[in-house]
Amino acid sequence: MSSIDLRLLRYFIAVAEEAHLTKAAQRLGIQQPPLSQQIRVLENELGVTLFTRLPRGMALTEAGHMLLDEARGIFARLDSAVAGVRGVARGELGHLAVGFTESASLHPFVPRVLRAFREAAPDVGFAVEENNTPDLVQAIHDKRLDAAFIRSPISNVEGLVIETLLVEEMIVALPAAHRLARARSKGVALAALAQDPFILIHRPNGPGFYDTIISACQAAGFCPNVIQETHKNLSTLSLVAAGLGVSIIPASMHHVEIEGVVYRRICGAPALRAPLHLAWRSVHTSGALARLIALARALAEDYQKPARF
Amino acid sequence: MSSIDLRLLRYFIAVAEEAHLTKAAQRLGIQQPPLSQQIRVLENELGVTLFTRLPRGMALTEAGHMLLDEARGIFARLDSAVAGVRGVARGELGHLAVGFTESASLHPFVPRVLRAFREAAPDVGFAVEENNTPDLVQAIHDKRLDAAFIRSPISNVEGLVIETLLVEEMIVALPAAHRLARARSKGVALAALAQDPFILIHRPNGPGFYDTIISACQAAGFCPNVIQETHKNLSTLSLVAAGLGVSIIPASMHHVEIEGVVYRRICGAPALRAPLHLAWRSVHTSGALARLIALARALAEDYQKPARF
DNA sequence: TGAAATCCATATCTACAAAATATGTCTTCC
DNA sequence: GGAAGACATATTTTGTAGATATGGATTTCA
Repeated sequence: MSSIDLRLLRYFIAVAEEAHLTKAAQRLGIQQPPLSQQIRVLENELGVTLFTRLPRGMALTEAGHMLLDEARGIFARLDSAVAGVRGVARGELGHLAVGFTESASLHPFVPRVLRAFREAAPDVGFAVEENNTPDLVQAIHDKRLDAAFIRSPISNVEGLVIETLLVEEMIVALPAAHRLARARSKGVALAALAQDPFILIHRPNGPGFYDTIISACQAAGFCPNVIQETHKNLSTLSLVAAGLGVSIIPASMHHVEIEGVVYRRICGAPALRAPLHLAWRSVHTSGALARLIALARALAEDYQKPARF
Repeated sequence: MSSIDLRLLRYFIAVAEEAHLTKAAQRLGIQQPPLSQQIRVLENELGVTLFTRLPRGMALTEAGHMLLDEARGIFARLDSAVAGVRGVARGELGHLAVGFTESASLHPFVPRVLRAFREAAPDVGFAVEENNTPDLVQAIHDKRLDAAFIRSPISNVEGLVIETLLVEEMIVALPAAHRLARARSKGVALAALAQDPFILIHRPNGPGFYDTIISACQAAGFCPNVIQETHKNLSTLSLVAAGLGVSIIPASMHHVEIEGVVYRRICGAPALRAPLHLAWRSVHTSGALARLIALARALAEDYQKPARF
């Protein structure tokens, strides 16, 4: 590996451009003698005569001309490297892989954050993936993802930060023909559903939802009759629409309007809440990720104020 | 212009590759504390965290990864620049523009030198030009040429070196029907041509030849009857072949066999000699040129020994 | 759980090399 | 022919990279 000092190249460029040692020294802010000496050091290290010393100044040799071009190129590359590294650190460059669950993607907040990030850091390569919470957590751990908007995982995986951005209530999705759907009531008590068949998301796909619903029902004094489990929350709504039973989903999903499905608030079940988390590796090194986290926090704060549904 | 020292980049690469400060310090042949310090200097100058300090070593951040790639590229470029500059200086790279007169190109020595140069420095861009001596001298002066094989110019142009490589005698070219051509004599006296019509090269195209011939004739006691002047030596031979008169040319041109032309040595005219010079700018900076000059000198020395014609 | 080991950070001192100062040498120009 | 201009050389000063010694945090193993 070459041991030419960049300082020597900088000096060389100045002398080459000025074609005059004394002027170059002034431009560099040093005195003429050390510059004279350092140019000789450079020539010795290269084993090449770079200048012909004329009585009127310094003229580049052919080899010197080549070095001038190369040296400028090297500095340009160094500058762009520094700019690039700073850009990556600031989260303006680089790339970011973000995942989210289906229910998160249906929450208006998540696309809003992603859109804001794209606007703030348009030069960051951006990849998204939809998956269920456990798989997303694993993907982050395996460094296939940098971050993900998830629902509650069973456990806080080692080395991951799981930060709660928002908490929303859960609502019940009823077939339009359901007795509680026809009543223009403000909300329904959870206990009123004790006899209804339940359609829930498959526990391995959404353990947070599943466990929250089951334990809320038990708190309300019954064990729900789960007649079917689906892979996605959206699928439960299809089954509700078909009249197979009722489902409990995060409130933000009321934005999904499905023929034959009616949403109702649930009264008296304060534990029936669905948090929206952002997860990432605790030792993360991406400026882009830092930027996403900051954005998500800021937008979450804005989002808290107006009550939904 | 960036002020990142290459030493810092070298240190950075070592630490990044070892992922271990102490090992990197050993590899660099320094102690661990200064390395720790210099890495921090680099991080401060960039304003970027390059490593996450783990209990078990140093792990690159995303920005650090980018810098590693860039730094390697910068060193690669620097190395190739150094190699290129050295190659140019040694005359192994770069380019060279060489000129020669017609008579020089007909001298076996010149193509021999050029061929040897091409073999010695195949990567040097190479351009040749044939022209008369005065124009070649001007072209060198104007830096359109780096060197030229020329005949004697009128004056040593300022700033040019004109080095004599070879000196050859001059011979007379006679029409086959000429009385002196029919005699199988060893040579002819210059005075024997006093009554013949002379064909000479136009003086501005070959002042050395012209003046040498005229003054030799005057020394032999006559003023030649020049009935025609040509632009090139070769043209004079055509006219000789046509029987218009006689011509005096450098001995090496006897290699040109033309129907109807007979060559004879000239006796008793020691001043009738044609030097072959190599000319170049005295302040030259091309390694390729230095190589050509050295080659020409070496080959000229070889060439002197066997007498020609 | 406590001791040893590992690894990086901090503090202080040393030494080398880059830069400043002073002077010399060679051209050129008036 | 003397003065000015330009780079080279000699000597001293100074800034900083590196060495030494130590500290602090974490992990590993007994």
